[in-house]
Amino acid sequence: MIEIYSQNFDDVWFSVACSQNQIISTSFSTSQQLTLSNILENLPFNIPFEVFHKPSAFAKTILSSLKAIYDGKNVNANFSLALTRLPPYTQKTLKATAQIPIGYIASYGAIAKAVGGGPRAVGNIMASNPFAPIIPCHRVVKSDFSLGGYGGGLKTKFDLLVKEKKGFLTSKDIEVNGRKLQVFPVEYSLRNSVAVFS
DNA sequence: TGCAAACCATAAC
DNA sequence: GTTATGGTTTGCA
Repeated sequence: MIEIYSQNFDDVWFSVACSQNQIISTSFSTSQQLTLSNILENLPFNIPFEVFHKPSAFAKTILSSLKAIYDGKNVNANFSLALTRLPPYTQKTLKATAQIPIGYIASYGAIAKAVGGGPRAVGNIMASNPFAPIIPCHRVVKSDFSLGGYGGGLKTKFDLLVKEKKGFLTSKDIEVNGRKLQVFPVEYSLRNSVAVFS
């Protein structure tokens, strides 16, 4: 049985689908209906589910972590995510994305080079990330540092990155999948978007 | 800048 | 099997 919970913090809705202390999917949006339909799209079709109005203890910790991440806080969310039902390449790409530290961004192409495959394939996987914002697909941008796209709208992506600003000055390499992945300070990306979104 | 062509894993037929 | 679809990238005018 998959359990679905939904909670509002400061006018933003956060939802989670979980089963036996494993997270199947998470989502957030200003509309509760939207988060729920996002979640439902990611459910395995052959398992029954139920939507609950009172969060379980487990759900409470997840939902408040989602809110903390949304607020730009550095949460070490070591929840167990149900990745195995996803295609192997998708798993690999999501895991790589999860390693981008807060305050930094990486490009679709750079991730593609680290995990193998091409930039557009990576973009497609970001677009269908079942674990937003736990897996920080908002930290993935175009190679010219412009924002790229975002399921919840570009303004949301911009706001998230603003909240994650750490004042880092230079790029650095992190190790992903045994290969190097270059990440850049979020500021690189915000510079050119500020005029549009603020 | 702007456009065309290459790119590549998935999902949908 | 095959085709269509992008949250892309690169090169070239």
